[in-house]
Amino acid sequence: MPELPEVEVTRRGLLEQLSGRTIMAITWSAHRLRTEIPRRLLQDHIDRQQILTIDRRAKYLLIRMQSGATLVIHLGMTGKLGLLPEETARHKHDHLVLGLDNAMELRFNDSRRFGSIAVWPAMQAMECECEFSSREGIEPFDSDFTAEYLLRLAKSRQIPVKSFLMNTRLVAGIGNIYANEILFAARINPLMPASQLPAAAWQRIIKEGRRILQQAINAGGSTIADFLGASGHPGYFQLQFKVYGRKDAPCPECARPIVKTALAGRATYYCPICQR
DNA sequence: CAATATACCTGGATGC
DNA sequence: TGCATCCAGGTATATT
Repeated sequence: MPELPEVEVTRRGLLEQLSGRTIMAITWSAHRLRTEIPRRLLQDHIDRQQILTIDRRAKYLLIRMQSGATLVIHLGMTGKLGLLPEETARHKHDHLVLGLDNAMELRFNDSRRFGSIAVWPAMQAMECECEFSSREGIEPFDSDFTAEYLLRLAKSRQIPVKSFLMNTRLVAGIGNIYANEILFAARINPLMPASQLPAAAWQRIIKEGRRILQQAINAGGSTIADFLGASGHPGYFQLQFKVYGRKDAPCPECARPIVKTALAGRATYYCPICQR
């Protein structure tokens, strides 16, 4: 599902296609997403505006308008963005459609409606951005993402290290799949209390985490052309997972069976031999 | 404040 | 074949 790499690849694909385009019309569905669709704000601050650039923070896409307004999109669990010719038939669960000045449409499709759409008007750009960013954890590719930083953050927390990595207020962009994969690569048991990890373990999390996320971004980059999908259903690329979804399958390192357990209600996969 | 539980949703897989 | 049940996971909010 869309975690940091998928969102980043989406950003790059959209940036290439949308930079300089003007939004000519906006339509939406009658449903609410995780939050109500801000119809009035879309009309007042996004319609008829030119797209300048697109940024990413955590799993959010920040579509920057020439006017200084920002359109914020989160894909949730099942959200997909498609760039399609305007004559293409709409799909069920298309919740936001932005008509562009080149006869194409950007469509946000989200069957489970866990996604969200927000608008930051130019007038409140600063406060909206600050408030938003302060709620999100550190970016894994940020130079401040260091063992010292994580050690300090984890010092008082008894939560399992996997829950720590998935807590969006602590670390940005890592969801269930990559949390499982990163901890396997770092040879750390996902149940280990965060406060007990030594600096060397955090160092491995940083190194392997960046490597895996970057590898996934690269994998997505190679399929970027069809990522936005002529069908409107791009389907997320995925790495060959080493533990995720591989209950009872042999560990790639030691060949002993991968264990599946529930941690905070989330499917958790690990090798009890290799990860301690 | 920290940690856990739950709500929000649909579709696909599984069980009877 | 139909119907019920479970599971998937991101995030906000409520509860302990």
